[in-house]
Amino acid sequence: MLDITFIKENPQLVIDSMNNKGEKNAQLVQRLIDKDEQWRQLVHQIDVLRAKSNKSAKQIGALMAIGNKEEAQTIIQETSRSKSIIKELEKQLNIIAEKRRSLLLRIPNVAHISVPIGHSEEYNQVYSTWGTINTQSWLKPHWDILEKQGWLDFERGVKVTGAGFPFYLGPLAQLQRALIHFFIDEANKVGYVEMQAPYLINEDSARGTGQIPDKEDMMYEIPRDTFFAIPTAEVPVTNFHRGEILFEEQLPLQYVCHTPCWRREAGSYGKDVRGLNRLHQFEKVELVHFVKPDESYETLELLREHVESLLQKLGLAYQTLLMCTGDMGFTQSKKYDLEVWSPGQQRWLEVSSCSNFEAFQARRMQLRYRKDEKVTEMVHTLNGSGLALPRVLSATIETYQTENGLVRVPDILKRYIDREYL
RNA sequence: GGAGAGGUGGCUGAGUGGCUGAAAGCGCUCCCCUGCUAAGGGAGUUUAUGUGGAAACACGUAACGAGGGUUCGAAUCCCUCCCUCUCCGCCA
Repeated sequence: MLDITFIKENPQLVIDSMNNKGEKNAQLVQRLIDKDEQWRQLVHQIDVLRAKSNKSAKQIGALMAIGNKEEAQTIIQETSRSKSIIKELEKQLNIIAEKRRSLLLRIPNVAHISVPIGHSEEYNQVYSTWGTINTQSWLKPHWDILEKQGWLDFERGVKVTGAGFPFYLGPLAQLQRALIHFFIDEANKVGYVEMQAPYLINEDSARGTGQIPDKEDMMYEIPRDTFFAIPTAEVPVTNFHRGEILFEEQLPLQYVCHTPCWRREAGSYGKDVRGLNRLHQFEKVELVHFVKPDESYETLELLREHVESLLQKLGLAYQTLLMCTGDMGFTQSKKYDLEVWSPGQQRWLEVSSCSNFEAFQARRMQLRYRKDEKVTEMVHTLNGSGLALPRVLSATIETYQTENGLVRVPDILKRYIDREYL
């Protein structure tokens, strides 16, 4: 959610930004401004009436106290009339306030000046690449290796739950656990606070990070208790501070949190869903920052560098993309995607996206810090995956496979898996 | 899940229909006094939002777990829900 005052002062900037993001409803801006004007007028009208009736109520109290019942009665009669007017206006106000808010929620975040403008992925810029892109033809996709070894069981997953809920077995399960451990250890080293969070969230939290309204279809729902299964740790971790006013000295705050993630992923198919490419349940280590506004872009670079360092230490080739306006989503002001090279599939796989939301999330969930005695200000939030496990697993398996069908243990993981081969 | 007791400002804690956006204490900020330290005195100290103002600020409105209701008037009465504590049940 953007600041209404900012929108009113910079309507054209917001409209341009919407166009750049490929949002077609740029006329929303004017509708919002109009609705806000209506809302303001009505609020004022009601406030004046309420002030009047508050005054009368006080008078009545005073008259009753001295026993002057007749005069009190007269005033009561007068007030009851304006009371019904207030009730009527309040009804209108509710409707208008709701409209205003829903319009406001439909305005996307403004892209940062450094973000390339463009409508589709070909405008994304390759920010950096690292490692050797292995294109040898004998390299197998991970599903061949895993199937042969019996380390990944989709069929029983279907039996027990459904498609997209595989079982990980033996060395693969061990590798995943090692990677999670490694990611958290690395985050701890650079000052992230380790956190374990709820896997179910309530509606207020889903609203806080913007899963509802609109994107509830991505989440699994537990209707009896009105919970949702988290689609990412971003939701509980960011909502951790929802509605708070933080002290300036508390900032910056940074958390690392490993959770499973559940996504309904309706409508996906084909090569995208082979093997570990896309699942309904997967593990992820998430990094979340709460910072002062003037630090958020610097923090975004630190976050990106940290996530890149994970891939480097694992020896996985990757590229970092600076996402263009049209490819970066509603809530972000700047976003990097990290894609790891999958030698067996000969393609890039997204394993992380690191985003700055500026105050967009914070404003929606009223997360502020005290700037000085009088002034509070919205904090800036950022997050990035560090990292999403399934595709890192497949890239690791494919990168470290040998020609005789074995998989070597990456050196960095030998402190968790003390042997040469999986 | 059952029974009981509760949910008030940064904290403790008053407040059962009007003079309470909220006593008192603690904490914190600023000022005064005091040759260190200690002690003392004074002022200030929730949030959101509207109007006016360049601003400082002024004046309103709303909020005492959340949402409804009764009333001219609700922290206070009624209803629903949420949460906390104690006991029981169940359980890792």
